[in-house]
Amino acid sequence: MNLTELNNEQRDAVIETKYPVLIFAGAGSGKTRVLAHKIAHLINEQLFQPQNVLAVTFTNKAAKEMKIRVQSILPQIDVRSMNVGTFHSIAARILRHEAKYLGFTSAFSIYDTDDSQKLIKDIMNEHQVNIDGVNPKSIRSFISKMKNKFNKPEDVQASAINNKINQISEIYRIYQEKLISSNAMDFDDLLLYPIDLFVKFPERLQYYQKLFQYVLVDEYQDTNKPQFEFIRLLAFKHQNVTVVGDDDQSIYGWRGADIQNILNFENIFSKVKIFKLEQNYRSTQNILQAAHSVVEQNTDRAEKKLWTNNDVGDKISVFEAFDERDEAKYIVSNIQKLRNRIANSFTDYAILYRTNAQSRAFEESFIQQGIPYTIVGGTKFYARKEIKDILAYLRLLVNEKDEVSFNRIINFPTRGIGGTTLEKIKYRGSQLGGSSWDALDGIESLEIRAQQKKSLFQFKGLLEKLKSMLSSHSPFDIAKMLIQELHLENYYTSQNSPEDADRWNNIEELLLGIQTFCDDKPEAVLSDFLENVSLQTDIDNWNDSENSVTLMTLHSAKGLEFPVVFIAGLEEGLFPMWMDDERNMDEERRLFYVGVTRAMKKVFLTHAKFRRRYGGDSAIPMLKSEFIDLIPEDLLLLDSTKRKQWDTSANDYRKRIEEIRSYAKAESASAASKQSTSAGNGDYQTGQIVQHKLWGKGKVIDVEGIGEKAKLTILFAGNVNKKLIAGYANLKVIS
DNA sequence: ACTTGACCTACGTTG
DNA sequence: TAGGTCAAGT
Repeated sequence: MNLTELNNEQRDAVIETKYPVLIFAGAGSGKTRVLAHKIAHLINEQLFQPQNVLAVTFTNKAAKEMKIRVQSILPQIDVRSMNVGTFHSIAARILRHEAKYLGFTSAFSIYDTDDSQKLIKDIMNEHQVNIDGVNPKSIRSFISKMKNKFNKPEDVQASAINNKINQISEIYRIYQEKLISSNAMDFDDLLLYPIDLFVKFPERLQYYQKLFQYVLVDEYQDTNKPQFEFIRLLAFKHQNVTVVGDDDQSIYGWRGADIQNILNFENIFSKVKIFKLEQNYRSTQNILQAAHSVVEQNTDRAEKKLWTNNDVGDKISVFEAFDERDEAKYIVSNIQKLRNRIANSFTDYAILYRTNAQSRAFEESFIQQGIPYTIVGGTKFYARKEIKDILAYLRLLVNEKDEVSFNRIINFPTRGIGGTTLEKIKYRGSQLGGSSWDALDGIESLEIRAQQKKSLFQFKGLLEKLKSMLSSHSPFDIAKMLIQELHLENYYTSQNSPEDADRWNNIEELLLGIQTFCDDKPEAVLSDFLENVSLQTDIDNWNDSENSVTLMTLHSAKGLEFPVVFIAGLEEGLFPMWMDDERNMDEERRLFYVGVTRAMKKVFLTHAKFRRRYGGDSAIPMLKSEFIDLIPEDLLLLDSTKRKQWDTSANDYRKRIEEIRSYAKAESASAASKQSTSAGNGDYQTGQIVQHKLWGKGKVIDVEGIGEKAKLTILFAGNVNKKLIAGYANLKVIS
């Protein structure tokens, strides 16, 4: 195996296999390369078998790529049996096997944030809890925080400083009970139960210590307490462990990530060898300096400074936009300009922002300019209502105790089961000491009307029919049958509303997704698919080979790189978002550091003078982010392009708002006139070749109507004929 | 039991 | 804007 493509420090970190290793890996210092080579080294030197290596990555996509990378270093060895995945996916895999030890069955459901919140809401309704200033959302996040600190309901109750906390601890207690009776776990439980298992059943711990003989953790700075404990339990005995991280890139403190884990590592494991990767191979000198000038303000950081042999490079461009639309315009027009100069492909550009809501203004701009773009994250595909409804059916088939799923679909599509009937079902279920599903065994004896009985029998019949397919049919067949039996196509397409048409398109896309999953893993069963869906990260769904500009949050961008990076919304209160306490402020600075160091060649920083919220007319005057002022002036290039003359004396708030309104009006007026003069610019014409996210290339064979609402008939590859609504189809015109 | 419309609140990042 | 909630009407 060839280690010559590594620098000295990288190589030393790779070949140190005797003692626990802590690698401080600065941004762009080649840590993924080091991890891949280290795994390859462990296997190649026959120190460990592939199946005895555990590597934890931050996304499933990164896990896949890591396997491919190791395979390419060791073409002669089969590395498929390596255990590579996120904490959550590895934990889930363990728990499927060990469920019975913990009082679950292996069919347990995984509740996402939305499911947890619904459950909490049900509990609050059922127990008529009404605490002011407290809603299901805030309680869910409170419970999550408690779980990340290993605090159980009784711990919270014992230390409750007021009645409010006391009440919340009671909700927490019931919530946990309901999860258990639903044979379900939330995201936090996935990390906590393996620890429970290891502590209560030492022989299971021994089994996994033997299985995972060498443990590697990427993005170690973002591990939380349960994750650290998980690693400690597995690796303390054999001390075969390597962790890689960068305290400057710790950006998940708000979900329990603890930088102390880096210090603890040295304290807990013995004779830890520390390596520092400080040579950056990614960025220009100017980019590194700009990033460093902000993060160095932090007091609590390991002193280090990245260096590079790369060019000095361009200066950092700074632009003050009028509002978020102007900001979007500026960025889009710069992408067009730069395409000839710096980077030709759209994939070379990323726009990073602090909040998902900011993506909207960009989306409009990109559509207008006809530039392909991809938004990573935001409202997730699997979180859409129509998708969650179907997933709830599938989940209930696999796990009939799943109460949240039962509640979700008992009256979807509407079948005349309202609150009263549902309550009777639930009461019967609890009387039988079981779930609502169990109550369906005695529909006849329920005190409900004939109509309700009839639809309950139908509901039960449908589920039983599908359930009988579980062992004999593929997940795809089951899902297809379900959708047919529910007559969803008719349900969504009969109303002729574009929203519903879009929902039906999503359902078709879901089916396609299931099919793809089944094709990839022919032996997969329904629960495999459901788990895959639950544990997907935003980045996992990102197709980075598509030629389009990438838009994502700064958090999602961690670990990625792009030739050109735009960081938008650099305004006080937006980015940095939290200025209240120093710890939050430190994390915002690290987030900025992460953002800037994603760039290889060029960075643009933009901020707006006014910003709208909630899509309404009202806009708030914004101040330039202090981050920009922390960067030495000689690294900056202030872009003086202005779309509008400013009345600098207009400090009066109301006057500024007037300004914005008239500006917005003029904008939309000019946009409208542009459209009418160029006769249907943006409209579709028969014969055009278009690209669809799902169906690929196709030819427009008919257009009914104009503009957003136009109905398009398109013939896609493979003789697939589709009718789509122009405004929702998200088509890219190719010619 | 379901549909409709008025009203309210929310834009903090993720598995 | 948009999604959720509540009350009134069907």
